[in-house]
Amino acid sequence: MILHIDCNTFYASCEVALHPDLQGKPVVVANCNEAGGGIILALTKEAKALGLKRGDPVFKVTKLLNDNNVTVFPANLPKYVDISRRLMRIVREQNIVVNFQQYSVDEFFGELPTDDKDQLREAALKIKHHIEQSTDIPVSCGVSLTYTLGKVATWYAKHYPGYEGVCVLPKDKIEVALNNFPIAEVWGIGRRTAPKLKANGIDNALQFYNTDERHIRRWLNINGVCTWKELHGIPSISIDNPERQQSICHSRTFAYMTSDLNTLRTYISDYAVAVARKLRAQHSVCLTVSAFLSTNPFREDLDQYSNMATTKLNVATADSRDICKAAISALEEIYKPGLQYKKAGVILSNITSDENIQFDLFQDPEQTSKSSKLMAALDSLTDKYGMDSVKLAAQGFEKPNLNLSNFQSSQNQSTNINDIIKAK
DNA sequence: TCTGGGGTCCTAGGACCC
DNA sequence: TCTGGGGTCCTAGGACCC
Repeated sequence: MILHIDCNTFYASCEVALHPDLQGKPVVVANCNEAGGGIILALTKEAKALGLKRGDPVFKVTKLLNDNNVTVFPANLPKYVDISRRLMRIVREQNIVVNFQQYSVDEFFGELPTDDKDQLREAALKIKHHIEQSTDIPVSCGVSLTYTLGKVATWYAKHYPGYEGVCVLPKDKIEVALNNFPIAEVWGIGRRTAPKLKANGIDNALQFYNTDERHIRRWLNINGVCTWKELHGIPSISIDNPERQQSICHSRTFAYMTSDLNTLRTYISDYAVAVARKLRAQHSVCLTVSAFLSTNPFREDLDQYSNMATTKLNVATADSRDICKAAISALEEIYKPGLQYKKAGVILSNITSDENIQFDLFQDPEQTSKSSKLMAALDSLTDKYGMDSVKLAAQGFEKPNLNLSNFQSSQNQSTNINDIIKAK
């Protein structure tokens, strides 16, 4: 049987775990980046009770936050990733779950080697309590025949307090469970597909389950059929993590809009350097570099435009200079003067291992080895002295600041020795 | 003033081949 | 008068996920 573990309001729970005095109080985590603003990413149930929702722009709910003394944390992803790894390690050490795997920063799947309903519930409760005792992160557990049904079970574990955070969904209870399950909540059925199904008279998961497979194939794609099979208890989805990412992206929304090509060049250069660094961190090279731009979709009074261009390289590379050059040339391809730009980014794709690079017929292999030495030096300087210690000239020495100046990041209690919690 | 960022997979259509 | 049939590969866009 499949076990699904889902951390409750994960980012908010991490902050509460690191600030025990906030236990039982309204806490919100928002991804305030250098551009300020941001949206609510996670919130405790006390914050939800105030009417706050995931996705609310912070500036729209500032009064509500202030009036109710809500603590707002800027999101600190590396910290949450670190806590998630600890959780993973803790469960593996417990040796109850087989083939335990991370699905996302706050979700995990594994297998429990029994069919007995009581034993399953007991095992899941044991795991849940161990996690909570070791990390202070509350979790919900679902157990069923497939990943998708496991997530259905977890939904019940979360929504019905009687389950005490653990729901086992055996084969003979699937139809009952699906009958009370909104179609839009099914894993794999998103905001576009749910209305399409509703138009065909499918409102809940049981109606979807009872629909002929051929109809599903016609209305949805092959993934829809996989979801349908999973609901029938037939495993059809794999969650294996690929060895290396197929694309790497870095993008930012600016606090202030700009129409200036030179300014955009310097920001795109920053992003290109950032993605190149991520690429080298996973020992990869890429063959294509894309840049994208978009205006502010919330400003209906302004002309809207959004576009992306891709530059192909002759030889796969992880050299910041090549990637930056390619990103700038892609930017120049899509840039249109006279528009107010709000967001830009760089995406790397066609990614392969840096161990076997196919050279250009006329290229000097010496050059590649020089490049990787230079990049290694650049990375170690950056690690030691910070992101801006060594820069490409293209990143600019002085550039218009499109971000807010009063930006403050949050503490790294679990990843930086200087931020470690002091206990008295 | 202020509305995120980072991924995967599938498909239709176009370009090409013989 | 009449202009086929069978493939592959790539890409942009759209769906989904967290």
